Amino acid sequence: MAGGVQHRQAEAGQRYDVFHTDCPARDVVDHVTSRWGIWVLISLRSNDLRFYELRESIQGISEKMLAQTLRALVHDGLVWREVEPTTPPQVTYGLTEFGRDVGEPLTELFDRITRRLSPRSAG
Amino acid sequence: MAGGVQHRQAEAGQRYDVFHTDCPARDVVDHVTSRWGIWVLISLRSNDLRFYELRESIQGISEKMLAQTLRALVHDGLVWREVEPTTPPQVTYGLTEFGRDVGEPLTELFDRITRRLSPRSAG
DNA sequence: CCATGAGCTTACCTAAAGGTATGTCCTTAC
DNA sequence: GTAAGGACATACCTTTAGGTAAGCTCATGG
Repeated sequence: MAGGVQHRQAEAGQRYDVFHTDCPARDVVDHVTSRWGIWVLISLRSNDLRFYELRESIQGISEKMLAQTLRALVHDGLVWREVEPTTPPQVTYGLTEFGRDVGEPLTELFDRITRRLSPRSAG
Repeated sequence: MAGGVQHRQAEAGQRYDVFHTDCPARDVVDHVTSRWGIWVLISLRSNDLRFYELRESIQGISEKMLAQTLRALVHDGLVWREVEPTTPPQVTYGLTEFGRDVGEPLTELFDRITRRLSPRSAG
C-alpha cells in the first residue's frame, strides 16, 4: 500500500516490483481475487446475468457485497452494466473483452484446483 | 439461456455449487487468491527460495504473514518445504507439481492484467 | 557471555471486510 | 392503500485479516 512503498529493485535479479506498488494493476488483482470477485467473473463467463440472477447463482453472497463487487469490476473495465429504464429497473451484467481475457485463466485456475481435489483428497 | 439459473437449480446442476460449499477446493482457492498467497506462488515459479529471500522478494509482507501463508500452501500441497538442520536452520521452499499447475494460470492472470493496464511494466 | 542470525511463534491491537436489516424509488396489481 | 418487485444505498455491528513487536532456539564469533 501507499505506506511502506520502498522500491528496492536492485540488480539482484528480476523481482516482481508490482507486488507492493500502487499501480492500478494491484487494485484490479485485488478485486479479481477478492472473496466474491472470483465467482462473479466465473459466473458471467457462461452468460450475461441480471442482478438477481447473480445473487441467486452465487449463494451466500449478500446484496451489499454483490453490488460492491460489481461496482468495482465495472469500474475496472472487466464487467459492463446495462440498465433498462423500466419500473422496476432491470440491470444486466456481462464480461467485457478484458473481463473475458481475465476470466479465462481464472476459470482455469479454479478448474485445476477442483480437478486435483475432487477425485480424491490429495496429500 | 440467461435466466435459467434461479429456479432450475434442482434439475440442472449447472450452477457452480462450489461457491459456498465446504469442500477443500474452496479453502485452496482462498489460500491461492489470498493477499499474499498469489505473490508467494508467483515468486516461487522462477526458482526455489529461502524464507528470507521470499520475505525480501515480496516487499511489504511481514514474517508472520509469510509464515502463515507458506504453512497454508504447504498444507494444501502446493508448496514443499525443506529444512537443513544447520544452525541457524535454513529452510527452502519450492512449488510442487500441483503448485506449478496452479501457478501457471495465476501468473497468466496477473500478466494479462498488467499487460492491459501498463504499457510499460511487468518485465 | 553476550550479540547475531534464520525461521519461526505468540500476544496484542487496529483497520477493514463483510453480514444483517432496513430504507428508497416508481409503478402495476389487488 | 398497500404489497410486491428489482436494484441498489446506508447504518450498524461482528468477525477476521493483518501489522507490530517481542521471544525462542542454538551454535558461532568477538
